[in-house]
Amino acid sequence: PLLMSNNASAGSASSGLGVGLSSGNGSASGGGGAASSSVGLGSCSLSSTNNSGRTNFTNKQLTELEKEFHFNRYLTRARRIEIANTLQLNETQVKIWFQNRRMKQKKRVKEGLIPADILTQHS
Amino acid sequence: VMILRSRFLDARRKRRNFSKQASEILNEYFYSHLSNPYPSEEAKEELARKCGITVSQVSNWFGNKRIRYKKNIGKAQEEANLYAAKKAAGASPYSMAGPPSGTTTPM
DNA sequence: CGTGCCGATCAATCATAGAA
DNA sequence: CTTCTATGATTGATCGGCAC
Repeated sequence: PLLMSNNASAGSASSGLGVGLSSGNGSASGGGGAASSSVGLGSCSLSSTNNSGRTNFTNKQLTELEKEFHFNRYLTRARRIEIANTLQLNETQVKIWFQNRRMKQKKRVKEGLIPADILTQHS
Repeated sequence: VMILRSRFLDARRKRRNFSKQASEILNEYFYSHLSNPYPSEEAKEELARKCGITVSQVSNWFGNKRIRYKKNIGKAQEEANLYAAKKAAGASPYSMAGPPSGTTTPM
């Protein structure tokens, strides 16, 4: 199946680009803290979301996420909730972060650029 | 702002543009498959070899190319299309195979 | 039937290489 | 040398498919 047609450019429409466009998420995650894009004065320790919906994680959040990842590459429901709560993120955000992180590590391994077996303790 | 802005030694810092030939090969493939510019894993590996880059880099290239192409339709892109079509016709048709004569092996 | 994961991709952005 | 544009890489989030 060839999905296409997305651009409304004049005349010749030969490209089949346009996967499905997903701009604008409904972001139905229930939740909690939602996004605060306003750059209020004072505290800005929370992740800020862009107009597009991309969340900009803070250094602290990323650090904690990384730490947890090295502890466990996979999360349990309980752990996910706990982390989401601690970092003030939605469970979905945490879940997605871990998925992307796993893919990232796999990619690095494939590239043959791994510092060492951080998990495989044997040598 | 300045503080905490960098992602600690990201690879994007030391980037090297791909060789002219590599770009030629990638563009040729892209414009030859405009109706479906999504090379298979095997095709990516083949392109990676011919271009002397990694499969990931090929994926990055196509990802950027698709998006940036869409953002311009109606610009020099159509021109590039002709350029690619001509090359494809004169050298290697779609589907990679033997590189055109005189292709200095990238290395 | 719902949920999490994988693989691929998107879309916006970062940082630099290269052209003007 | 400085300014602006082209381009490679990164990453939060989405989409389709699969397993449980």
